[in-house]
Amino acid sequence: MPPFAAIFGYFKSSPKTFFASPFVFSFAFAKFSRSFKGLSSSSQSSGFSFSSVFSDHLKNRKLDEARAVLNEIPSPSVHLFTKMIMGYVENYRLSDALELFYKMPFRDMVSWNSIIKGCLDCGDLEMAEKLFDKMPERNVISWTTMMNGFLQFGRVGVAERLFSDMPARDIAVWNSMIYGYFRNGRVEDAMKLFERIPYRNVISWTSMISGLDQHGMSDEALLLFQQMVNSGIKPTSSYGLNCKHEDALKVFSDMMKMGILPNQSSFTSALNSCCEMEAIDRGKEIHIVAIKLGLENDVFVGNSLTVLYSKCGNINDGVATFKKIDEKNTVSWNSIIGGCAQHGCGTWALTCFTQMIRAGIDPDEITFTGLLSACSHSGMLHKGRCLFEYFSQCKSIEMNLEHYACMVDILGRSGKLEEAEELVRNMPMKANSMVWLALLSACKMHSNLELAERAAKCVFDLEPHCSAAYVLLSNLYAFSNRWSDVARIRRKMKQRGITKQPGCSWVTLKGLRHVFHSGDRSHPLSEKIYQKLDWLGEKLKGFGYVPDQRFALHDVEDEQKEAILSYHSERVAIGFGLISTVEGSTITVMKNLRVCEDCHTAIKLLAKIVRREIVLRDSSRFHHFKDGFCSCRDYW
DNA sequence: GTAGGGTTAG
Repeated sequence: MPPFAAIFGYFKSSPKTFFASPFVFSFAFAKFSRSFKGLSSSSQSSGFSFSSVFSDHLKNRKLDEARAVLNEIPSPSVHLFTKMIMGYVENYRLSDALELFYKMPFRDMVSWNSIIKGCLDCGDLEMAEKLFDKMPERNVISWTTMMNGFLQFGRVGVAERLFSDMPARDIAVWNSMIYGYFRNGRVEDAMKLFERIPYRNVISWTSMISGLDQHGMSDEALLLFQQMVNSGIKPTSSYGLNCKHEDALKVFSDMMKMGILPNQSSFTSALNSCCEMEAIDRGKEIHIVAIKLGLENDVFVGNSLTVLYSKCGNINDGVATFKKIDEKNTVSWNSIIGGCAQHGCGTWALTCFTQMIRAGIDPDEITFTGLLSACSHSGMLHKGRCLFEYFSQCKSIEMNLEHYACMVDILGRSGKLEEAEELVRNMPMKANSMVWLALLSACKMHSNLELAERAAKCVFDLEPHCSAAYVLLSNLYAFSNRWSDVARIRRKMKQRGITKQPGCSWVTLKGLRHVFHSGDRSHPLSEKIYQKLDWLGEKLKGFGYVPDQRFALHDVEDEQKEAILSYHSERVAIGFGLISTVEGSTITVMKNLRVCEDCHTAIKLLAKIVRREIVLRDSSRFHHFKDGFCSCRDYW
């Protein structure tokens, strides 16, 4: 996990609370076409029939009416009885379901399975167990249903017994057990079972990947995802991310072509897709449609727009769209506070918070995370301490690990390393690797090798494969010219199969993402890009810029180090931006890792030389470079 | 009868 996951965690979790996913589209469409098909076939075949009226009642949740029709049918089939039972269960009328189950003249395997599942869905494990024992015959579905019941109620041991006792096991049983292990926090057991599974389908993989991810093992999850793709299994729709978003946008434009007016939910979904793809141009087009339809002030649409603009680097438009929201809710305020935080507009974030309180909107955990990250990025130590104190006493807000990680970050960045360590050691919950990593990165910032070694040890105890910790530590050794220690760490990484995440930067132009690595010459415009970079390199020297060799972090000769530095991925991306956009316009670059200090210095001057604003989002925050200065005031 | 039952994700 990156050191500043706290901040990204905020952005990741907040859209979930108000964005409709593309899934909503497909779901809605499927539902629409299903019900349409159902109606036409029944009316065509018989004009009127008991069973179609019965089904309609069930669909409309008119249970008593459905039951009255069922009572009128001369000798209803088992499947109609079962359908009625399911209807009761879905509406939590378990006693009615049981009454009908006992009353029906003949019960088959499906009806038994359905009533057992019904008991479980209604929370009656005991009754489910009783019926399971009583049923005359069981198939693999009966066993799975019962096993899932135990897993759902945390009775892992009983579930395991059922798993081993059942006479036959199909893939769904294995999948259920794996998922059940994860649900009960038994990660190791899930992993072991996954190894034993006779064959794996997409559900097995998805259960494993999401299970690992939910238990903070995102690196392992990613590795497994690669394995899945390698083994020839195609990911289903949270995995082929860009395709999914492209699909969602296509549905949106198809709807418009068909003359169906998008509503607030289609807007949020489409805007969310633009946001994920960083496709600001397409987002703007959708924004215009929203204005035309008078939906710009709607709280859902407005929230999405706020997040879209601030995440794509344009905080001013983020603020502008936020202001237009008629009835701002907690999510709206959280979005703008988080946006300001990421752009280093700490004072704005705090002002927003004051206004939020004045407007009578209750802050929540996410508000607090946003505020703390705002303080961290703007170096507001005192404000951060006050807020932390304030929220610690706020009964409606539960302090979580992210809050602690942010506070450690605030203290650490300000050089209060001992206080930060004390906070970690006295936390009411056990610190996770994110918290220790925040401390470690502060140590790197202030070159405190001793504490860094302690913090790194704690990270490794919790997360032995954390590449970020290895990299931070080895960079710190490199800074101190302790090359033998650097080599030791690198050897360890190699032995343990841990690889450093390669740095890359990208520019999105006309919906196309151009990705660059350090020294990358694969882009068709490479020759022009490097000409530009070399030209800029000369100009930089004229401004008295001297490359800071410490940031090359390779044990090589100085001249070579300089070459490596001048071609860091962000600079190649900027070079591309310069030659392919209109003079004077803003260039927006995204980078997966933190920008190094040397590049930061160079880009400030570059912006002055080319008279352009350069917006760079690194893994920590947004930097706005203009006229020789950066919005972060060299504090990030 | 393509009808009523168990597994993941969003």
